[in-house]
Amino acid sequence: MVEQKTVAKSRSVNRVVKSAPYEPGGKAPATRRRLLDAAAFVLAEKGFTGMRLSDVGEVAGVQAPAIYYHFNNKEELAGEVFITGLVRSRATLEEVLALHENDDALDRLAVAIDAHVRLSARQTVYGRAWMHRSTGDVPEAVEQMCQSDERAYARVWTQVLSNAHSDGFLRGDIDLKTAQQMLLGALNSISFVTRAGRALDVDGLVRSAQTMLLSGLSETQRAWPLLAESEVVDPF
Amino acid sequence: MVEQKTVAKSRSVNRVVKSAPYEPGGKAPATRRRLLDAAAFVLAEKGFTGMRLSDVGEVAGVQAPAIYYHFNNKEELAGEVFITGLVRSRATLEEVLALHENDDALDRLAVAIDAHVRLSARQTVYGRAWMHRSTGDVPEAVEQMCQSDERAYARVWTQVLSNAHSDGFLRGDIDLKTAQQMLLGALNSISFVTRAGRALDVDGLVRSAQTMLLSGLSETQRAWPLLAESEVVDPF
Amino acid sequence: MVEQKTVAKSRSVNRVVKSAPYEPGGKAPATRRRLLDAAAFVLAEKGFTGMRLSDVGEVAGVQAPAIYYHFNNKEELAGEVFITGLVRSRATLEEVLALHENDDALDRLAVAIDAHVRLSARQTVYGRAWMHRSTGDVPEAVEQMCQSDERAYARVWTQVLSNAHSDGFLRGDIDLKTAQQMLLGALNSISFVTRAGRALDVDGLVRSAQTMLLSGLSETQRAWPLLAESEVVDPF
Amino acid sequence: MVEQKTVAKSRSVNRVVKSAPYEPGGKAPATRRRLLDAAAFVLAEKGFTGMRLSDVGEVAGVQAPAIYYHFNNKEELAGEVFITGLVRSRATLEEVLALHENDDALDRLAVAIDAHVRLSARQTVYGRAWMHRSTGDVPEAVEQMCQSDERAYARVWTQVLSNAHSDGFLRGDIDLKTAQQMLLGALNSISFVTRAGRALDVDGLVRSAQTMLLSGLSETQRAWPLLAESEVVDPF
DNA sequence: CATGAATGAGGGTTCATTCAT
DNA sequence: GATGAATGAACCCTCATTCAT
Repeated sequence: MVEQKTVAKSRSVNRVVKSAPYEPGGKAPATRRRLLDAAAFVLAEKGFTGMRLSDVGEVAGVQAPAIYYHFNNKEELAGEVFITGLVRSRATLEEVLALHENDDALDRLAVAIDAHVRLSARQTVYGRAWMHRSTGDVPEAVEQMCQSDERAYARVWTQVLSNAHSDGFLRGDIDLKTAQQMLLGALNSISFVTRAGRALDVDGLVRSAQTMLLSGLSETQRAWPLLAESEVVDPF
Repeated sequence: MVEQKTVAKSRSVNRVVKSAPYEPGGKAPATRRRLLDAAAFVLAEKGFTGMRLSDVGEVAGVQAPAIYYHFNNKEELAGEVFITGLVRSRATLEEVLALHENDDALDRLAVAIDAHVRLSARQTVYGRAWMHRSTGDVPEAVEQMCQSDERAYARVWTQVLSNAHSDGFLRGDIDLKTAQQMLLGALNSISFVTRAGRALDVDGLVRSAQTMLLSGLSETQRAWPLLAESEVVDPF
Repeated sequence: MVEQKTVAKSRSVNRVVKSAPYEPGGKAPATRRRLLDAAAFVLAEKGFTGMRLSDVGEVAGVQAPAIYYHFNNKEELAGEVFITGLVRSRATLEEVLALHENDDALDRLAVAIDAHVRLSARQTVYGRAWMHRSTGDVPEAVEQMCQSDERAYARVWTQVLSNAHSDGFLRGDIDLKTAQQMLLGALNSISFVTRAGRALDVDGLVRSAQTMLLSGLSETQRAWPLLAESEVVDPF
Repeated sequence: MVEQKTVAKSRSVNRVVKSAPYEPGGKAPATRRRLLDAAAFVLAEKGFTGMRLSDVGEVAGVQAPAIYYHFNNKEELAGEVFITGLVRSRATLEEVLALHENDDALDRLAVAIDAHVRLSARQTVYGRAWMHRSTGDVPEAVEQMCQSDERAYARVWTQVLSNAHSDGFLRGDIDLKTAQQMLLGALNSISFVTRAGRALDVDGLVRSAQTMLLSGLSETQRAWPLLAESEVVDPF
């Protein structure tokens, strides 16, 4: 009842990267790359369940069954899209952080935010595809494929944040786990501002994000009012 | 009447809430409510495309075709779920804001954040269902159904934010549109912290959210470093 | 494989006319009549498979389930429509023939044609409904219900035709069975000329039918040319 | 490409006949032909609404969904059946008429009747399928698909009839439109005599049809009696 | 490497039919 | 006598997947 529907029997779930037919010179790797890009594109727009292999094929310029030469099934294709996105994001992040290795922990946090926004702004579909992963639209199996990379990616942020925290740069009254979640939630939501595609002021976006998340919306310092549970009525 | 089958018969398109006035004896409204709740539940977990009417039926305790007695089709069902969620959220928000009518604009913003978090924390599936709407998983038709309610909901936040802004409470270097998007992105992402379902410290969550969003993550005040576009390399 | 699909289990197939609840004064008989008319109407437009009980109900001004108080199921309803139409047609025919009892057999044939056309022209939906019966759209069970009435109706024509034949009024080189089929085929097809609904010259129609069928299209008398089987090629 | 699902993708809407030029090796055209034949067969027996794609598949020796490789949907399949039948009938008719180009207009009419009957007698299911089209059982969309071919077919008859008329071969007191309708109605009804499938005397059938329609049922020439409207009572 | 052709499982939707009221 | 509410069987259609070529 209401369970995840597994997609087919997937002959060899764990052989993630079909390595055999990879002899350089063939056009297979190119097609494989095109398929990943196409899948990311469709995934970003429609989510996993909404992604039709025929659409992916169309975008990539091949017929749907051709996908099966490069990937074992839909789940694996989606999984690799997610992983690719995560790996790229992490690489970008780590690279930038490496460049700012000697900055203090707070500047490094600001720089991480900057890098994230800039990457999003470049419309990388992989990022938008990834957003769907968090919606439960993606089957368990795919989620498991990505787990390690997801954690690795999250760890980078956790690291940056906890460094800033232990170096005394962060407010004491904030739960770090929650903060990270909200931080990424806020950053990811930016892609929706971006979406319209009009030429946009990336530097402005970055500044807004940094300011809001690091310095807060308000300059005024005060204790924020807290409601009583009973004040918030859930209207049926 | 007796015409060539058209696409939708629009029996109850606009009967959105209509709660009380059913003469006793009819159990339709009860079932209808159960169906909405069930749909919200499934929608929250699987998204629109992943939602099977049979699942909705099962959760609601009826057979799938019974849904068609209450809604014209899957899209309408989903649409009413979204609308219901939006309407409830807005009502809650407005009620709380009304209670704090005389607070200054900044406190009212804090109070709005508080109310939102509290509502999310109560696990209202309607909220989580709503998150899927932004993923493109939902067909155009449904999106159009919700448009007006969505805008009405957004307007409440826009109002609160712009009041705070015009009263001089917000930092000058923040784009209001972006700020609102990030604010809501951050708030919505909280439901994922919540997800595990363990007993949670709602007051703590609220405080974290308020502090982070209003006062910022850091107590230190400084100009944040800005990367050059070229520093952020997109690794293919 | 490709067999007639019987509609449900039909508790009592042979109890054709539910006789019990017939106490005069109740409004049941009136509704029953309205249902028959409505069914004839829908049947005439959509055929048996295309007829939805909900449509019949709508036309009759009741809900679909109400039908089950008056008829055991869809098949029985349709069957009675057909029978009603047949009985009426036969009655009309016989009445007219009785009025012309003393005419010679050929005039009686002409008169029968006249009566048929006039009835059709009055748009009696029962007649149009009947046309569908011959298309195989109607399940066996219904066909059996009507069989005796159908035969009785056909017999009237057979009688008229064979009288004309044995009285030496008809051409010798015509197969009577085929002639009757074509005669009725031609007459029924008139309802399609009629269909447009514009005011029509019934007397003209009658004359055309009589002349064409009795005197033939052509005044010229000659032996008609006959093709060789091989001349008619079926182009695949 | 990758858009919100629309109602029909119109892959092969206009590829109506296209018989020969498929490079050998593709078995699609063969299957397509089998599907058309199967559909015609089922259509002839059950009508459009009664035709189940599963039945069509079974008759054609494929699974139902395979149909969607060759046709966009049920309507298109039915439409092409109708069109195929019409095109073939017209082709046959025109061919025969071409062979008798130099006969006088009346003989050409006789020959057309002959060809029609002979085609019907060969049981071409396409013809019987076509009869259903006139019953209203067929959705508007399908009717529109066939419209032009239907008119083209009718035009052949109209031509033959009007030629005979203007050459002075037809009786003056007959409405040509009505005559054509009755003529075709009569001819089509022949397929019901044929139906039983027993070995039949096609030449006899042809002669009966020609004689009855051209020379009339009766050899006696007289003015036919006309009823008064009031003589024909519609018995409720 | 890729496609043409087909399959099988399932999902949305319709509709005759039931039954308690 | 008739309706409100629901069911179950089927039907059209979609889509991931296969396999021979």
